[in-house]
Amino acid sequence: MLSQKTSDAAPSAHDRVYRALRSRIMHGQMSPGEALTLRGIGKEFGVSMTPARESVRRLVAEGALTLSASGRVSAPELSNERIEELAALRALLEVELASRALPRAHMALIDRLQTINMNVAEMVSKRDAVGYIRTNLEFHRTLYLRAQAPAMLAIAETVWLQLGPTMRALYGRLGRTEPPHNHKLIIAALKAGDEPGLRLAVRSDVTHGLRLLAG
Amino acid sequence: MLSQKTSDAAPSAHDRVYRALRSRIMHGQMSPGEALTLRGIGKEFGVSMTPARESVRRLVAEGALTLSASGRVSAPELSNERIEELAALRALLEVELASRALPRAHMALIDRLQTINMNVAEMVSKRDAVGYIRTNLEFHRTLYLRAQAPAMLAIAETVWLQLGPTMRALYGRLGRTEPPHNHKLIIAALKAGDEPGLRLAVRSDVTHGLRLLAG
DNA sequence: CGATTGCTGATGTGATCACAAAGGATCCAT
DNA sequence: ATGGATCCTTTGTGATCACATCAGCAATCG
Repeated sequence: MLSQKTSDAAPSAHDRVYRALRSRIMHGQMSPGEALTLRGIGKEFGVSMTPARESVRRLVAEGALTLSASGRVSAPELSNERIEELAALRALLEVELASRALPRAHMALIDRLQTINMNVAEMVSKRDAVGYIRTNLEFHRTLYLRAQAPAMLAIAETVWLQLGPTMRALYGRLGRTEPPHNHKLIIAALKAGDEPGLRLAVRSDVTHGLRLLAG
Repeated sequence: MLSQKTSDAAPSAHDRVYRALRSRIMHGQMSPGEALTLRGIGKEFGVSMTPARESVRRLVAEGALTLSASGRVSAPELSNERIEELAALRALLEVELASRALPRAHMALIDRLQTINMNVAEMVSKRDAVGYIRTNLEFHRTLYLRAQAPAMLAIAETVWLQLGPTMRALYGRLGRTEPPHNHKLIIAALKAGDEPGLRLAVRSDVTHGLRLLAG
C-alpha cells in the first residue's frame, strides 16, 4: 500500500497526485464530507482526468475517500460505530507493532522519538492541528518501522488514512492543553524494556482521543 | 474495500472486471508471477483499456497484484518473510473477529458452519484446490460476519487476497488427507462458549498451513 | 409561502488515440 | 554454439472526446 511501484525512480503523474491527496487526507487537511471532482483535481495538478481518476480510485480502494452511488467522491463521514472499529484496529495493530519493535529499540531510536515528541508538544502549544497530526503520526511510524513488519505497518497507515478527515474534528473537541502524556509512557516503557507497559501505553494513546470522538 | 460503491445497483464495467479478477486471485486461480496485460483483460471482458486499468490499479492498491517498475502487472511472488507476516496478520485479525462473533453465535450459525465444513471436507477429498480455498474462506467469512465489524473483516479479506496466489502452491505441498480438524475445534468452542479455546483454534487453523509454506 | 417539476450546467464513465519505453526475438560476430 | 547489438512488437501512460446521468436551481403550481 505504501509504494505502488517497487522502484520509485520515475514518479508518474498519477502517483504524484495520489501522494499529494493522500497526505492531505491523512493529515486532516480535508473535512469529512468535503467533495472532490476529477476535473478539479486535474486542473489543480496540471494533469488530465485520467491520472486524477486513478489516484481517486486508489484512495477509494484504501478507504481514504468515499464514492457515492453516482460516482461522486468525497472525504468520508464516519459513523460512530466505524470510528470505534477503526480505533480498535489501531489498538490491535499498533500494540503488536510496538511489541515487535521493542526488542530492537536501541538508544538512538529512543532519542529520535523524544525529539519528535518535542515537536508534537510544540504543535500542541501552537494549536496547529495539521502539524500535530503529522508529527504524532511520525512518532508512531518511527517506532513501528523498527518492527520490520511492512505489511502490518501498511495496514496501520491505511487505518490512519481512513481516520484522517475525522482527526481534525477530534482535535477541535479535544482538551487541547494535553501534552502527549502517553508518548512519555511509551518512551519510558521502551527504556525499561517493559513489554506489558508498552502495550498498555500504546493502547491508551491510540484509544483515548478517539473514544471521546465516538462517544 | 468490499464494496466500492455504497449502492451496487448499477454494476459498472470496471467493477465487474474488478470482481472477476479479485475472485480469481483470492481463490488461487492465478499462479505467483503470472502476468496480466491491460489489453488482454479488456479483450477477455469485452471492455476497453480504461476499466481494465482501473480494476488492476485497485487490485494493486489492495496488494492483490504487483506492479513492476515498468508498469507491468503480475500476481505477487511472496517472500517467506512476507508470508509469515501475513499469517501473523491473519492470526491477529481473525482471532479478534472470532472473539467478537462468539457472543452472537447462535445455533443457526453453528449449523451453517457445519454445513459449510462438510463442503470443505468434500473439496479436500476431491483434491479440488480452488474449491477448497473457496469453501474454507466461506467458512471463516460466515463466522466473522457475526462480529459486526465490517472494517476489520474488509482488512482480513485483503490479507486473504494477498495470499491467494500463494494458497494453491500451499495446497500442493500440504498433507492433503487432512480433514479440517481445526474447523471442528472452532465449532466445538463456539458451542461451548469457550473463548480461549476459540482463540486458540482460530489461531491454529490460520497459522498451521502457512507455517510450513514459509518454512 | 412551500413543495414539486423541469431544465441546465457539471460530473463520471468508457473508448480511442498518440507516444514512449520496455521486452523479446533475430541476426551477426566471435 | 554463444554472447551481444539491433529492430520490432507489445505494453503502459496520459490526453481527449462523446455520452449518459446526476445535482442543484429556478420557475411554476397548489
